[in-house]
Amino acid sequence: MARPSVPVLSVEKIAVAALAVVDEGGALTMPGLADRLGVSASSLYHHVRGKAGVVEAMRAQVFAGVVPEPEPGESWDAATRRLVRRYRDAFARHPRLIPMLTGHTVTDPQVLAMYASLASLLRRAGFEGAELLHAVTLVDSFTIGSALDLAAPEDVWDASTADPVLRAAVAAAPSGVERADAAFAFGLEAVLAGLRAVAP
Amino acid sequence: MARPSVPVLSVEKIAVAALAVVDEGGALTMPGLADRLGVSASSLYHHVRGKAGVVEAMRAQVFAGVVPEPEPGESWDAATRRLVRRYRDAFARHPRLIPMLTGHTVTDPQVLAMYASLASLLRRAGFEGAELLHAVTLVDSFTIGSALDLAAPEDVWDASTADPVLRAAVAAAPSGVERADAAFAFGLEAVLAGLRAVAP
DNA sequence: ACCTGAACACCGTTCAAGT
DNA sequence: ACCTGAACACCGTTCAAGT
Repeated sequence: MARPSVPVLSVEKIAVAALAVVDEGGALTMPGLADRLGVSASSLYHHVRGKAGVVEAMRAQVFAGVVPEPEPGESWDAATRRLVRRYRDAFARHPRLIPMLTGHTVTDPQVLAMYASLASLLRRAGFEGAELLHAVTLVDSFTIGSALDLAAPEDVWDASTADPVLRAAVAAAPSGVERADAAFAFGLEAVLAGLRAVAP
Repeated sequence: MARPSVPVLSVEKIAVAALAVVDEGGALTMPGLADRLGVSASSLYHHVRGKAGVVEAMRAQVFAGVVPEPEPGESWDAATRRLVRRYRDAFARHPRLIPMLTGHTVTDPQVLAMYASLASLLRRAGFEGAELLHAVTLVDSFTIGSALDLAAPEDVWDASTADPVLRAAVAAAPSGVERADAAFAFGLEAVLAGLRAVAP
């Protein structure tokens, strides 16, 4: 075939196909991805910087449009709650992707915009200077940690039932995605309460 | 050589060598690991279940003895602070390992013991049932998120200086490990304050 | 510019063979 | 039980060749 008159591939098409592979639980490989796109593996390298580039493209795809529109008159904590929920929901749509994102550095403009948006909100809470950066980091750490919790199989809690206290807690809570959702809701309120408490 | 009179390898030796490879920033491969141990790659499979087993062994090695001795008369939040610091410090000694641990499920008894210990402490804070499990999850999510923050290169914050609010915050804060340490200290106090605030 | 096919170095894992 | 060496299937990446 050689060069087609209209390109068969694009970064976005690659990202979408890669997400499909990951969501289906398969291993992400360049030959496998190329197969799904009906293309030769070497073709991918004309659009993306190797496998790391594919991961980057998936991240961009997932976080496109995550930063919510500001709602006038909304308090900083209500706006933060909305932002963090959006951020975490974007992760939640692709649980198997999450561990793949923890390796590489973030350069995606959407994610950087989210940090900036978060910083503006937390400044309204009274934080400034280094503390403002730390507050942003706290929210980010919590969100990424929660996303990983969502991605982790439930076996963790099944296995830990050796301890009676923990076993009782596990028995009282829902399981699976429901449990992760409830834990996230609980954690988010606690983090917001904590920020309120330590704010200058 | 064939079978030596006294075994050359052990799970612990493999874990220690693997940690050395990872700490030096090299790629962890079975042939590379075998080379460092002066052994053939296939030998590793007599002690460890493939590469995933090597990662498991590293996790066990890193978290051996993390759970601190209880100090009588210590408040729940002081004890939690001490436990979480230990947990995070164990991560901090091997920053490059952290992203490798986020994929697989935890079965390491040391880590499960830590969850149990955390559950007992948080019950003293007044949490029970599902909320107790959620509180444990919050602390865990925060700690793992903070560990990943430690592992991430500083370029994240360098790149995000496009936003003026964030740029000012980055300029005011220390950088590198110092910044991650300060952010962790700040975040931990906020999380503890949050737990105090939402406790029944 | 963009796709192909061949090629390369390398990886994870298995297994019969040896003591 | 434990180490070896050979072997296998597979992977990421490069590159000259084609339009």
